[in-house]
Amino acid sequence: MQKLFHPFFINFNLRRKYTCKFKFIMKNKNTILYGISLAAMLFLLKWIELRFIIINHAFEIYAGLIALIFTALGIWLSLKLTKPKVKILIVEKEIYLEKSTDFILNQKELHKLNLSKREIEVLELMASGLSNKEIALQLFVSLNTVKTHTSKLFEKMEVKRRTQAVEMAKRLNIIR
Amino acid sequence: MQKLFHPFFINFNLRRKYTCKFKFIMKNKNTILYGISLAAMLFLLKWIELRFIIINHAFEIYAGLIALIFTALGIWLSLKLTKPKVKILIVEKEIYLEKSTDFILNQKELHKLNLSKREIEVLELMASGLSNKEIALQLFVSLNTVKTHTSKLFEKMEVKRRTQAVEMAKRLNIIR
DNA sequence: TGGAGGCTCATACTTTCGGGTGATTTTGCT
DNA sequence: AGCAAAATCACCCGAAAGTATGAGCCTCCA
Repeated sequence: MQKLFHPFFINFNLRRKYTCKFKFIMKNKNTILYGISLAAMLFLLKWIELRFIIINHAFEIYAGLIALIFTALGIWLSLKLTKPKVKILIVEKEIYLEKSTDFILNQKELHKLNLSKREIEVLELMASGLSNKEIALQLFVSLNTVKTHTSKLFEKMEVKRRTQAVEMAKRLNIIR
Repeated sequence: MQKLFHPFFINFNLRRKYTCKFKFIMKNKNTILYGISLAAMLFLLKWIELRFIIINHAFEIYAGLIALIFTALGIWLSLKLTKPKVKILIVEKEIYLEKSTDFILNQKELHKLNLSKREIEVLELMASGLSNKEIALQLFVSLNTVKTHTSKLFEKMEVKRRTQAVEMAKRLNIIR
């Protein structure tokens, strides 16, 4: 099962639907703000000019001040207008593969035991936890036949019980 | 076998190793540029002032010009100075589990089954192929006790036979 | 302190398993 | 064709496994 998360957090500059006039103001918000700021600055400067003695290099000072302030305004504006940073997204995908994929049959041990085809079949079904009766049904043979197979199987594998046989078979990589 | 993908793409702002003096210039590049721009602007304005008739609202015009230009400069500066956008980082961790080599006990499944200590002990011995009598001898309890344990075990695991219990336990990584 | 759950054990019963023996049919190989 | 091994099936018996029920003892926890 694969879970793919795609939480792509993109800030769309969603523009609400206002009335026509208000929408216009919203649209030109920055321009208006800018104009107001400029007017305020000029007013301030005029006011200062009236208050104090105009020294020789007053213009350069004003120019510098304006430059400074509007540079700051520019920086602030661009920071505001810039799209927010994209967030970091970490997706951890864990895939558990079963042992069955890389099962290597131990041919040598299997050959050593000298098991017949049918016996191996029985062994596999036995290992999956089926009873003799269930195995018989699965293989379309009688219960007695399965018993015979298991008996010979145990004899060849030199074990006494099906659980031992399964344990041994799994340990020797004879069955998956 | 474990495959770990780590496509970690991070943009390091690698700074080349220059000579000391040049390094200083590089470091204060923006400041220097800013200063030069300001000086140039003032020079330009003085030059314009000398050339043309100073009209009544000349100052306001100059101020506006300066404000405009330096706002633009501010925006440009902030765009330049802003850190590059963080890239999306996706880590895909694929874990291949193999039973035989590195056994990792599946605590979650084990907890789900709600088996008692003794029941787990019995399950382990059962998986190694021992009969109930042998388990009883190993654990120094009576055969009947082992039978009780196995019964409850099968009930909790929702299986009918010891072979099924062992198969399930091995599949769920509850026992090695 | 009282109940819940775990561990122990017992008895009685049913089902499944495993061993033993024997027999018939099929299959593969020389 | 004939032999050996494999596969099939049957019957019996005892052992082991599993079910059901009840009960005593202990520990932990609300």
